[in-house]
Amino acid sequence: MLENEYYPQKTEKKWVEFWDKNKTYKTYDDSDKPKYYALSMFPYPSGKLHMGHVRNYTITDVIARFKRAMGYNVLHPMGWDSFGMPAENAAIQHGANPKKWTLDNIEYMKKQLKMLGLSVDWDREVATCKEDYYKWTQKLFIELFKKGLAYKKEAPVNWCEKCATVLANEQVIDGKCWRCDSEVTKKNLSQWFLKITDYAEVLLDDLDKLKGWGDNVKTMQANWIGKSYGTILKFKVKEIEGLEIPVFTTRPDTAYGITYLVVAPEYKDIEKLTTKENLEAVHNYRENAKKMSEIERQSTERIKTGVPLGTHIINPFTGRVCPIWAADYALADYGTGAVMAVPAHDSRDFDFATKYNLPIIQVIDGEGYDPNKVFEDPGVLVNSGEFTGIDNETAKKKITEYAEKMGFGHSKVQYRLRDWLISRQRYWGAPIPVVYCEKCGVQPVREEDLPIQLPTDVDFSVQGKSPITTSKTFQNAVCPICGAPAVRETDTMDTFICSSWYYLRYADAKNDKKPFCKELVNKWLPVDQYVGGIEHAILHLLYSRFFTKALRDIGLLDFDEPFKNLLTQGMVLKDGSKMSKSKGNTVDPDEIFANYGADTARLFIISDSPPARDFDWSDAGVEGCYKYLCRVYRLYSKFQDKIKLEYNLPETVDKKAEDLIREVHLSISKITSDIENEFQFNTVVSKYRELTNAIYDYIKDEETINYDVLSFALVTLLKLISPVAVFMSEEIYQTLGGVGSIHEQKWPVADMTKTKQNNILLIVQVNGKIRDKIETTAGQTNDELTKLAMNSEKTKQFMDGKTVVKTIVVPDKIVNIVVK
RNA sequence: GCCCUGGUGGUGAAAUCGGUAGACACGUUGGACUUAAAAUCCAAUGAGGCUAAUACCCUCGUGCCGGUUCAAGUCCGGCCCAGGGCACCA
Repeated sequence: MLENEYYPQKTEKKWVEFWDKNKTYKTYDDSDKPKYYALSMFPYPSGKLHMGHVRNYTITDVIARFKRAMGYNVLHPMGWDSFGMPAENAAIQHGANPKKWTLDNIEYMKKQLKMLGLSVDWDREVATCKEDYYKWTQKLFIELFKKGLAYKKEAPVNWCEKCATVLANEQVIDGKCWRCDSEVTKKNLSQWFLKITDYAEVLLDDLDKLKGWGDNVKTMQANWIGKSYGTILKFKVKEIEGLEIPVFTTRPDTAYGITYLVVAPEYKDIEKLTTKENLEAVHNYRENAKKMSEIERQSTERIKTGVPLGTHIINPFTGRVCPIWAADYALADYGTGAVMAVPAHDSRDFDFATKYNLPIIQVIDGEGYDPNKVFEDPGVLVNSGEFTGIDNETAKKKITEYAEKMGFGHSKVQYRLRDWLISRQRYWGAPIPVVYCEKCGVQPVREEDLPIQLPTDVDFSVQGKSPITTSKTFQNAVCPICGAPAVRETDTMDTFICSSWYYLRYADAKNDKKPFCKELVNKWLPVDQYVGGIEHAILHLLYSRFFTKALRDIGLLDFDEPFKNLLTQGMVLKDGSKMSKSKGNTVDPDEIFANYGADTARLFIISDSPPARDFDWSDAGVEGCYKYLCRVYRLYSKFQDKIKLEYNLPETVDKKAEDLIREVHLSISKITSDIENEFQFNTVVSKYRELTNAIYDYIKDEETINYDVLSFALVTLLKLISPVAVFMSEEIYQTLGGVGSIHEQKWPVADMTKTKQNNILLIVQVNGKIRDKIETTAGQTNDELTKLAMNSEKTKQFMDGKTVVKTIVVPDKIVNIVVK
């Protein structure tokens, strides 16, 4: 029996157990149905769910349930991005064991996710920190290493003092650490990199294939990859025979205006290029640049500084001798680390030349040219020898061609993207599976020795080095080639490596022979719908695309993009700003579950705003959704003895039954298309409410209710609402005597022949302005409708004394009379 | 500076192809039920004008200016504002 009022607290837990016991959401690999892979970005097990999680997983879950009802074999898995700093910080601060801390959090959050009512196949759960997962992360690293895509080199790298580790470029946001927000400095270290730059071109080109991704994300990735077309020009050094400095420029058309050359302070040949008199000054400048934080160094506000090296280059176009300077506005790791300076046509060079009194030579002329200002607009070449008079776009090509012919240059495509620095001097990550042998050099460990397990005899309180290095045994290894004693690598991998392939593991989560079997990943992938936060627009999404392409080239899979459709959901706000602990405006999902039930939370979080937009949480909104669910529940409670799951719609029905039947079919149609069209759940919820209102209208006069018609409406509503109100719909379905689960039922199909209206409201316009609305029968001819409009008294007064020029008719909708 | 996304009532937002702007809610106001409250149900709710009237009717109204069209929230051109991304990338 359904009770008089709805008490989610009493029922929800029961259904979690019911679905667990019956394996309602288990996914089988062998099925005749078409596959559908719905995936949420997996959470970091921080301890408790927040509303951002609730929104993310609810959206994906509703999609998964809808697709299941539509007849798809749906893969909807969940896991844990469970390596990373917070576990280690807990160890440092409270002496916790990172593993236990993490696994406890997972246990708690898993319970919460079940309470949220997710239709996840938990048999495929993965946790990146578990040995049965990171064993395969290590294996994939070795594959990349063998393919030449993982390498070690010494380079200036981003260093976060607070986290005591290096960071990838993508993890430095505005010169600060992405995790702890403290300032990042450069350090020269020997580190492991993945050669993502080998894939720059294809990562950029394939963005075009991703029709199901938003332009915002694609643009962010394109900007990050940063392709630019330019020219390499090589300059002979006057003082040193045989030494050349190549530069990269996107403005070869300004080559006649070069007045000096700049190398980055870290430039490899800088000492060779410095005369004895200048050595000390250059050395000091260089040391100073090293100490500077990235924020300071990259600030465009800062007044540019530099020191002359004392040597010169010869401009091959003009023969002009130009001094070489070291200045930190040149970046060591972009292009060649050296730039040609054309102060007349580059604002940075202009600032620098003005400060140090270097000559400024105009070589482009155009509208608005002012000798006292920099001129960066297009124009026509002047002072440029045989190229004078040519427009600058053409000149770019001609000058490059000339340089190529003369042997001192060539065109070049340059990317902004840098290789991915993956070493971390931290404990809680997957150890990089290599050893260093004095004789054989860097060697990956043998596959049968995987996983290289994290040591447990470590001291987390050490400072300035990784806790792993305090293990007494970890570093002692044997060379896999010669068997001699070797030293084990103590760095762990960036956790973004672990999350770059987890979506593949779900396809074959239990495999203990390899990361995944090719057949199964090819079957399930690519992910049909990926849902997650915009904050991963570059980091995780770019890395994952790279991984997929690299693994395809290694031969482990056969597709080249992992995520076919991407939905970046908006943030959950409260009182207009992002929920955060520091602002104290968070809402605890547990409390909402306890007070209103998970169905209320699910319904509320998908209503009001479309998924991609930010969503403002309000207590009144929650209350409103709870009341709506109660209103729905009361319908079933009131008529529970009359509702038939198997009903027979009568051949002929009265007008009000006909209206209700029409509304049901319209609702099915609208809800289905709104879900299919970009998951517009907010309008789906509106339609639930409209249908509910229509049913309430129908039952007003109890005498005239046809219970087959009512059953049709109520059973259909139950199915339509079941992906959202997962608990309540199951409770009602089971009470009505349903077999199996409501969540195994087919999605209703709209009969569009039943949605036709007999009566329409004809809008009559004069010169485009509405003058009358006439109720009339549908399906009349244009002439009939025009006549009707012309005869309207209201319309006539607006046509008085004027001639009708023409009339436009939109059948069953509008007649517009144009008068003069 | 470059790029992306958005701008509609008091609020969240709807509006297939250009065809009734404001669906559905929240909030507010009034009413019914009740000893009372809660819950529930009903009604009104863009702005301004006309009016005895909350009736009828009229005017205006989707960031701003202009254009195309019988008709523009929707299409075109030019701006403004907000949010986000990138940025000493040569």
